[in-house]
Amino acid sequence: MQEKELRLEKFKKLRDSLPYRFEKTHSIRELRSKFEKDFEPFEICLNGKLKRVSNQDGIKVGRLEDGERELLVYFSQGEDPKEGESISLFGKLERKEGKVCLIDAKIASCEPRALNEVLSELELEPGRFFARVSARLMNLRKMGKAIFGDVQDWSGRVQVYLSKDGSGEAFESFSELVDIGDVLGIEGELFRTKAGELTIEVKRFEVLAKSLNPMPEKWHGLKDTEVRYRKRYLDLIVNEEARRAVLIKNRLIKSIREFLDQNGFIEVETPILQPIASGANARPFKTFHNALEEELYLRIAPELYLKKLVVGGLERVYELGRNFRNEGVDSTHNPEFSMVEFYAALWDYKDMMEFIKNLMLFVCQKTLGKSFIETKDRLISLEKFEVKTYFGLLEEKTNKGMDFFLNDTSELREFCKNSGVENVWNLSHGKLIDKVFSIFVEESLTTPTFVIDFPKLISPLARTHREDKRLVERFELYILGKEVANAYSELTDPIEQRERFESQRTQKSAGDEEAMLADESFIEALEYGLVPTAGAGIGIDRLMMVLTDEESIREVILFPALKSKGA
RNA sequence: GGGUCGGUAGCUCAGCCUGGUAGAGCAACGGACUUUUAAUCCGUGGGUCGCGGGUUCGAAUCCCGCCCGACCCA
Repeated sequence: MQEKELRLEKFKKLRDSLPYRFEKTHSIRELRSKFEKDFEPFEICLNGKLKRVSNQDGIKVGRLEDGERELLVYFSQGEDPKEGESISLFGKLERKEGKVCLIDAKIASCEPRALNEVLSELELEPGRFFARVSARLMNLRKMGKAIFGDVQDWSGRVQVYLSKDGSGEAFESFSELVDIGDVLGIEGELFRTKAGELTIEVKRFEVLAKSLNPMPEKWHGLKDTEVRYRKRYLDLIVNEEARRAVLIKNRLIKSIREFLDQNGFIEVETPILQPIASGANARPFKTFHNALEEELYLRIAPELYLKKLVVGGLERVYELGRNFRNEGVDSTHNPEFSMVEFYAALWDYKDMMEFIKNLMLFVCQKTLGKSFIETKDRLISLEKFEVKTYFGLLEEKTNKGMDFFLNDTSELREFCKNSGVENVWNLSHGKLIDKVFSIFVEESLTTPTFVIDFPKLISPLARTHREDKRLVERFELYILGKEVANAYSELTDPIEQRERFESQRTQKSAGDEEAMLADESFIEALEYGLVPTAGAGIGIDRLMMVLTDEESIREVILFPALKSKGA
């Protein structure tokens, strides 16, 4: 019989007795932290008898024993320990996956401390502490009249133990009905095994949920990216990294809200279904409202609505939520993505720059617990930001000045063509400049850099620069080559706004499908008077990628858009 | 849109070059085992080789088309 059928048989036996609720007393982390002391790793000399030496990926692993206690030892490269020997070991004592271990151990003649004494300070005696936990069975070691297993909840893992003598009826029903993958409600007593492992001796248990399918493999886990995205629940069960990303994103969103709230910003909600999708350069998703008999669009940005609210007197306002853009799916684009946009009346873009600096540092400290980002090969501090001008950077990389980019389209077009840009004849002036910037500049902006003073051509909602009418007061923040924030002094002049929309319309009719649509109701709002205001948008998924050093946006979105598979 | 790589047991993978009865480890099943922890030991079962076509006496393997995914390019 197939495994699935066998599990189904067990499920049928359990079906009528599956509980509707379970009273747990502790999460696994709470339980562990009660009896396992947190400590900074330290160097130490210990002696004892060496047992059960094995090879794990080229590293020798063994157990050091003194008659009372055992300690897991990871030997330093090149050490050749022999089983059964009495030896002194020098190494670093550290907690690894909850367990105290001696790592990087070398055989040495040193002044040893008593193993028992050292360990009993760090691993407290649970003294048959009573607990009820709910957790999924991840591993099972049946050995006749004793059963060991590992159970896991969101907070961690702990070992469970059943014996014929100690667990009574539970032992039989466990043997008969439980499979790896089942979620159990466990009632039992904590003790330590000979090896020192904190363990629940199961006295009673219930199957809270039966898994009819086996779990992914216990060493290699679930690797297939497609399956990880489609069945994220399995990814979360099996891969620590997936769980970590959930927690980081949670802290990220919370800390952004916290920082904005602290600074007097009011959180609001504006329409996601909009009659005109404007406020960004992108194509929208289209839908239809039956009762209104009207086509609606999913928002591409909340910008125009938020500025209407500033007109309405909300001096500091923000919205954190989903936006939708109808474009290709790749490692940096998901059709729905999270963004926070915030607006502060009376500020200009320089004020906003200061604010975002502080916000970034705050958010980094709150989500990662440190003020820098760690990538594979470097540390990026969020305490230091550079400021460079848009055209300064372009000149640095292309040796072409501002005039080259702003005056003559045909030379620029030629230049783009030679730089490998496709379809140059269909691109507007603004798009051409934008292309050059992304090809030549973006990737080089690894350390936090504010790129300031953008061309007006590609910024239809930003206020004209007070010193150069061809520019706008706008900046983007780049970290690790990724754009994480975009901000400007808002265009407040209704007449100029109408002109800017008009020039977007020209571009649209020239074939730019992403050109921004005019929104008359927005212009009308401006006509009632928008005070000087600075606004900013931060892409939350992009920022997540930066914080977690992920190259794919799908790793920071729980259910990324994938093409649906038939049946 | 273009290029490269991948899809074989529930999971991780080998087999494909050079066509000839579809393999391993884990998981599962049966047995031994009351402190194991990548448990161990003995034994057993398990496949729409992504889908469709073609070549061939014979296709997981070679050819064509399609689907899904990853990466790179634009």
